[in-house]
Amino acid sequence: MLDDRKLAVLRAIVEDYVSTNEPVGSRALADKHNLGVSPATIRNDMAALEEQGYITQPHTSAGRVPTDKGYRLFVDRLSQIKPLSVAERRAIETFLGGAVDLDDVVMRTVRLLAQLTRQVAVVQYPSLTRSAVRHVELVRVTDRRVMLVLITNTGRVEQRTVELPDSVAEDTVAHLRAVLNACLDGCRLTDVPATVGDLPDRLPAEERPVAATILSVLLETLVEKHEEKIVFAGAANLAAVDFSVGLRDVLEALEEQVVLMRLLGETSESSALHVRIGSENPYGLRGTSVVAAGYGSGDKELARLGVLGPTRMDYPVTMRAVRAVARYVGQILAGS
Amino acid sequence: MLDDRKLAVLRAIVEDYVSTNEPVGSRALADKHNLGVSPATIRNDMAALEEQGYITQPHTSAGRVPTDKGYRLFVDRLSQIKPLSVAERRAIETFLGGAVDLDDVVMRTVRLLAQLTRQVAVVQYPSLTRSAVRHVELVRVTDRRVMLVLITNTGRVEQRTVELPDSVAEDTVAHLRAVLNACLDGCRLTDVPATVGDLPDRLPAEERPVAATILSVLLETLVEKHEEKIVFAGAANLAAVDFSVGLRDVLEALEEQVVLMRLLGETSESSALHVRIGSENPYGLRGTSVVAAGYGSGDKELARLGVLGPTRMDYPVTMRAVRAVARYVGQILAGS
DNA sequence: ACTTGGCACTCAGAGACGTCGAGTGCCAAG
DNA sequence: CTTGGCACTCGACGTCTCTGAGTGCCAAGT
Repeated sequence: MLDDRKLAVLRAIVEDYVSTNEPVGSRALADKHNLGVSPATIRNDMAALEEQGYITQPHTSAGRVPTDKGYRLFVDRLSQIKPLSVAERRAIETFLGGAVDLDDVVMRTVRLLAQLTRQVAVVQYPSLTRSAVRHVELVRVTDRRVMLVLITNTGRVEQRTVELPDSVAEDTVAHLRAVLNACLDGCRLTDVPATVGDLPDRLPAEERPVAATILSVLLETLVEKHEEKIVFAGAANLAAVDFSVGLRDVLEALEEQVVLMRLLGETSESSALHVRIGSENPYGLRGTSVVAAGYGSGDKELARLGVLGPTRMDYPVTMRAVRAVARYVGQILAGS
Repeated sequence: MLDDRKLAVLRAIVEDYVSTNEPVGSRALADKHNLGVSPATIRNDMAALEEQGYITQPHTSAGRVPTDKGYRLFVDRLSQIKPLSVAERRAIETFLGGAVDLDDVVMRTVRLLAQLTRQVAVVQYPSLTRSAVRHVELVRVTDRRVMLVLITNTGRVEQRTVELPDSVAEDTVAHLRAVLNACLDGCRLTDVPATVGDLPDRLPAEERPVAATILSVLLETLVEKHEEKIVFAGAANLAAVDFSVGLRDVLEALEEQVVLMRLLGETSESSALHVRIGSENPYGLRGTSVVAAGYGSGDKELARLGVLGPTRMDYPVTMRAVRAVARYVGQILAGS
């Protein structure tokens, strides 16, 4: 049904259209890409490709443009992701290597990705769900106020002020701190509720009300922060392209955490690259593609990152950048 | 030179242009705003206003449009900021009141501001420079690694991992923690370097190397974080207006911390509202105005926030929203 | 059976042209 | 100083034509 030449034609159309942003005709194709056949032959192939829905023409007698289905075929079978050049790899390493804390890592990552791909980059903070407690800190601020700081093994720091029902002594706070750390150290966040469930019962009676209050705030924090934090960068790159869909929609999507989450894709099994093209996306963001990947330290996926751009983006380059950055961020997180 | 009626005409022109986004002619003016004079008279006034540079016409025989100078006069002398309605105040209080930590406060603030003004909102994190130490925490992670957590009285939390030259005992860490907090509690961040300068000398000899390392990281953190963090929201609102200047420039500015800082204005003496119109802005963002204000707890200004939009924005409404939000955030921060 | 050149056809885009009307500036009268 | 009248300007809009890129189809060639 689709012999090799037809595939070659499709590939040529995609590549040409991506670089010129203009419908590509049979004449131009025969000229630039030396396919060894005449325009007329190419026209026949094009007719076949169009019939099967891989390409389409904006109006009669204009060139052809790939459809979402065409891009899909291109991504799946016609493109291969070249490895990064040494220089690029260097750039990534230097830029990300300078990060000092988690915020910094995420910030640098999203900017780097935006710059490499010249598109909008999106990075999700490492999920609390999959990380573990590194340390819990209690700080007595006044006699009825304690600050609770939770540090995870991914470097994330959550912090809350707790209003206490009673005044509390420094000793009590110190004791609670010790107890909490003793039983929570290394505990996965998902297991925290179970682990601390009966904790008040094991404490002296006078500490119980305070402990209960603190614990409830702690659990609350865990629940709240399940809604993941997401940042983006490179919105200016949107202005360069004129989206078929209003870029207003895209900008709106970018500011909606929930939408962004769904665009990055439900956390997938593997950390493989995931490409969603045009209408394959939720929320009917027509004309927009998403290239996403999971990242994490070691083998478990902590969160996702990706790039959002027009369907007519340079997939090989984008995919390679996303994959490289995802891998490297994983290493950084594992190392710190 | 500018009698009352000419001012009234200018005001009418600004208001009309803001609401319609079309050059306004003498006829329309005479109709809608009952100025009690004929179009011809208005034309004369317009000619005078144009001569003095307050308005201009895009092309011969189109209506008039305010110039930057015209908006300036309008803002300074012709508009008055109405107080918020009770409902609006309620909305602000409820929305901001629900914030749980500093990140949350800032995030909610910027979104609220974007929504109230239907423009791009920008909020700077409370400056470390002007805040004070609430608590320093040292956590021994391994025997050669300590985590340093710095909590300020504005609720900001900075955190760093410190690699030690020697292994260190839990007791030493505890001692250092106590000493650090004893001498730094309540200390303004700007005074920290001076305060801890001779601290190693006052310690037992065996603790000095560790203390020196930790202190150097602490000081480093202070320096780094002087570069302030800024967030924005409401970029989608940009798409609604068509900027005279490419909105690409605006988007780019939004992602450049340094540029944003300058746009919000060098931290001003008072917390008063500050309006920069079109060409008054740095970086030649023509067609763009900035309405900014300082906010803080009590009387000292901690940071700035504001709104960025087309010069033809509704200044009274915008100014009132910015002022109200700035005040309210100040209260929130003071209270927590 | 596929490829190729030829040819008629289609249609978006650019330019030329005319019309319309909003808005102006000026002037003379009130 | 204000006002109505009037001639003038010029962008916006619609119509028309022309051009050229690109197509589909067909008959001839390999």
